[in-house]
Amino acid sequence: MASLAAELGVSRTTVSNAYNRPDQLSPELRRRVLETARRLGYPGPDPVARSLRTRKAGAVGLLLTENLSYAFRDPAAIGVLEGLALACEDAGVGLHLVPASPGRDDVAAVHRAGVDGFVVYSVPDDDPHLAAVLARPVPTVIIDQPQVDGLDRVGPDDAAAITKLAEHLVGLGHRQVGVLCMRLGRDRNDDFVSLERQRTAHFHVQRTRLEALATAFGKAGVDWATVPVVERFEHTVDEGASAARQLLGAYPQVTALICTSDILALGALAEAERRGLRVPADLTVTGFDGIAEAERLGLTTVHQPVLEKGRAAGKLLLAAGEHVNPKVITLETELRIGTTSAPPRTMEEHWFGP
Amino acid sequence: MASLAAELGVSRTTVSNAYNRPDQLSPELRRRVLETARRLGYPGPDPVARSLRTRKAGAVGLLLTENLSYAFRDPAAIGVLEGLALACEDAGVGLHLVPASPGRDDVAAVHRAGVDGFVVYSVPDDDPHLAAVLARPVPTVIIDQPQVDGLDRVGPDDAAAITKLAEHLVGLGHRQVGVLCMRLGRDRNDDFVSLERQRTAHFHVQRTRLEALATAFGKAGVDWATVPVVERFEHTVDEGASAARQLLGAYPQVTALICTSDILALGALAEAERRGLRVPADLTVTGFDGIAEAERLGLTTVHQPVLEKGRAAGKLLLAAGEHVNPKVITLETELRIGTTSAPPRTMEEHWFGP
DNA sequence: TTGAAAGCGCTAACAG
DNA sequence: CTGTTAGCGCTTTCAA
Repeated sequence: MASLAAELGVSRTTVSNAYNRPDQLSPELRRRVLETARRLGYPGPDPVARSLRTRKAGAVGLLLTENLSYAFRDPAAIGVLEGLALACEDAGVGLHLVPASPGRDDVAAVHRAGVDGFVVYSVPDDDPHLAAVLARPVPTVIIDQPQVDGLDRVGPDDAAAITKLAEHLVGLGHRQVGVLCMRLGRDRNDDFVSLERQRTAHFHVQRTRLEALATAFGKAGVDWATVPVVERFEHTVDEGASAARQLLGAYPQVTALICTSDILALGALAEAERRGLRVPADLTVTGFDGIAEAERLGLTTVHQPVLEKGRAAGKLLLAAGEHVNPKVITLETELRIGTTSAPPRTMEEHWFGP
Repeated sequence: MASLAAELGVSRTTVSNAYNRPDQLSPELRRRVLETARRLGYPGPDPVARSLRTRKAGAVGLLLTENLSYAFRDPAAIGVLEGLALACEDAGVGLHLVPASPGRDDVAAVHRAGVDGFVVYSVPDDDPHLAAVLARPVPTVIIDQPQVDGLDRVGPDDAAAITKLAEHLVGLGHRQVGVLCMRLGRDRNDDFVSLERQRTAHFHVQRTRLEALATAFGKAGVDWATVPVVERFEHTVDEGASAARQLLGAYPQVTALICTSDILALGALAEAERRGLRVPADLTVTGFDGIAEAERLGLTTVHQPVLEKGRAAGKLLLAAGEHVNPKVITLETELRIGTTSAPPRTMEEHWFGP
């Protein structure tokens, strides 16, 4: 840039202005500057140097628990991403996806990210990447989890939402239920879950849902300690199926499988079919999220507006500074009763005969 | 950082080393530095300043033609994104999604992006954002389109791939065909496409496919000038249906609809059903891409490895500098004959009786 | 093992 | 409308 200014016989300010403040320059001079720039192969102001000077990176960072690439396999995550991208687009800022695998504790990528703020999507409360984000002096908005005091957050009222679902099942007559849930901590436990582990789960959303289920079924006289809960580290349809297999293998008397996500529920449905169980006649299956495929299959689930979730988080972050008090946005959820929930076999027989 | 160094009575270099070169420091001193940093609320080296100094941003930019958010609605685009994210993750660099709507000619976001290179995915050859990317002194890899001399590119051999498809249809006996294609330029033309527009399309992939179809059907004695081609700006299932409606409304004698993407083909199938046309008995429909839903429905299509496409582009970019000559990676495609293609009605009658 | 000096490339005041 | 001055916060020789 210096050499450009020299060549033109003007100051560097003028060159800078030619790019950033067209109104501070005669159009003629500006034209000359730009043309000379092209001739000399000057590519325009360096974005990094500009960011350093203006203290604006023009991008927001996104941190998520899963492998970056995995986010593109989960329809709910894609919805969140889309909403967030929408908000960024409206504001003309970039979306910087931070590479952060759950295994690798390499936090450097968080430190290296040149961003004006972070959106953190569904990470455990003890995630080192999260700690690294919070250490940075930029605003942060959390989607779903964890809950951090003093931080903006966007998410559904998980307890209320799943309570409605539980009441639906209780109303149908289910008392012998089983639960399939997503990972409860950073350590892998593809197995049944102790009460202790449920209580101390580092994924707040899962913990809350389990607690709310325990309360709701407790009111119906079910001792939660007797309810089998199976956890899966990977969040895929196949793992959902394997979890269902594990649970039903040990507790064949279960009449309803409550899954904390639609993905897991899809797997449970597949496993039910494999075992020759009719849904909902022999087994009730429920999900959570309301992804498109679940709706297509008529899964009973709790629908949440994932796109809106991402967009709200983006807006909140980009408006940061305008508000002082931390904001919490609670999204509306809706219990969608599909064709995968019905009274348990025994009740059905009780009502309608065998 | 200066104040930290002062407080500690050491130089700034030492503080810097504490973060970046642990081996250049006594562990004891390093511990002291880091602890004092915490106490004073020093958040660690500023990433932007560091980038300025090291000339490394630790991120790659992604430019795509569609609205950022739209990329999350197209399964093929999601696949590319996933592959690219995978490559970035492996290298520990961020993925910076550049906001660039097709309408808005606001190129500033490209200038502002602090990245070490760009991946450009499927943009028209006259896209101003592309020009802005090329003006920047960083390596660039193109996925699919456009073809730019001297630039790395990853994509399928579109001509060869669609020629196989055309030969399949010719072999079945189709001579009266219609084409549904994606946008051919930055201007909106939701209508039939003249030969001139086909020839001068700014989206190289679409142009190539049309040309290859013209050649293949020409060999079979079909005058391409008589073949109706309908274009759609938006790439959605609904638009595919509307395009099919427009084409079949004007050319009901058509026996096969060739769609340049699975998304459009899905719409064509919907429209066929709406009209009471049986597929493939009354109408043959083909796609391109091989997305999951298409496979599920048994669509005859050309499958391409979208994830691999994204990953290859990422690797190529991140290895840039190691090679001098521009590299072109051609991906394998596979014609997948499903249940949506069959001999045309008249031929079928000819062979099997009415 | 540590420190001093020298910028990376740019823009925001402010003065002319 | 244009130029001067002063850093933004950091890392990297090189010398001690």
